[in-house]
Amino acid sequence: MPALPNLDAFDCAILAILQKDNTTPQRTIGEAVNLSAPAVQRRIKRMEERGVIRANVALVDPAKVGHPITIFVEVEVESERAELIDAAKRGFAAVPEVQQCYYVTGEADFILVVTVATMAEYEALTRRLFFENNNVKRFRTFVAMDRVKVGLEVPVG
Amino acid sequence: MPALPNLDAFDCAILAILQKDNTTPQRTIGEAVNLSAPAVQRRIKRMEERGVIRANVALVDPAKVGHPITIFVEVEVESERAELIDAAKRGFAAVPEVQQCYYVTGEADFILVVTVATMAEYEALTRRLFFENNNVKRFRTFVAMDRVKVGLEVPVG
DNA sequence: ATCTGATTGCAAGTTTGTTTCATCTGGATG
DNA sequence: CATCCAGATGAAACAAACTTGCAATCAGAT
Repeated sequence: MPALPNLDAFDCAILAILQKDNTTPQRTIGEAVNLSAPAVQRRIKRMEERGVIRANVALVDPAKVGHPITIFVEVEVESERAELIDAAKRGFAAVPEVQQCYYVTGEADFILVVTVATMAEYEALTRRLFFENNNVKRFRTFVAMDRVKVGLEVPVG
Repeated sequence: MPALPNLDAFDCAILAILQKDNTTPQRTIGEAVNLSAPAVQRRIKRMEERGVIRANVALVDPAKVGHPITIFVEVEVESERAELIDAAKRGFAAVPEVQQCYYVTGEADFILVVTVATMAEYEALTRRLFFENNNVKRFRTFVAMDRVKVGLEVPVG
């Protein structure tokens, strides 16, 4: 559905900046890309309307708010009936500790990224999400020892 | 190093808002949490200084900027010598298409999240990152069919 | 050549962010 | 028990940023 809202070099340059720091004043962005502040503002607004910019958010360090553990989970399901897959999607997405959930091809069906305070909390989560779910055949856990690179930045330009 | 910078209920409430939308005016946040705008502003500043807030960024839709494909990669290395692991971390982190990279325990050593425009581009990436790297024993690819939930939000409070 | 639509920069107007300052609170001290 | 002190707060003034209106510009189509 979303044909590429053709972005020119200005838009890309603006996006590159906003993906690093969206508190950068429009005047500063303007100087960086050779455009006036209002021009920058209108382009940003347009990209927000078109959904190019999905959200503006603060990134929080999980460890600093009591969630020092990041875990990857590969989930394999019993049945891939659309009905059941959709239910699984909704179920996973509804859990706050699940910060990312992807439906994937390959040797697994879902990949989750989970943040928890303790392994006990994770253990409790697995019980709720996997063991009590009849459609989950098995799951594999990967505990992150080092968050080498964490972000949602997309290369542009 | 960073003991928990003890955050009170105000801080948590503010964080919850900023993680959803950091363009929310401080006055509005103040009304939501029953605090004046300057109080909110000081708390935000303090959390930024303490690293609780790691960054303020715009989230862009990868598909809208020509990166419709998201891929997970499990990488297994030959040797876990610290020297080689660090080199691998630096190597992966330096690639713009690698938006996330974690060093993990379990049946793999690294998990990468990659965004690309085409499978051809991914194929080229695998050549550069894996086949030409002697320390990569093997890797497994999972292509995302549905980005069910994507974010870096951490539950607070 | 002219028209049209889109984009721009400037300047004015408005909202938001920031600083100042006096006050208040809770805890430690004499 | 009074005092002091450190930290946090709200009201108001202030500064900075965002937003809008408008005339000028440019490219492509007629």
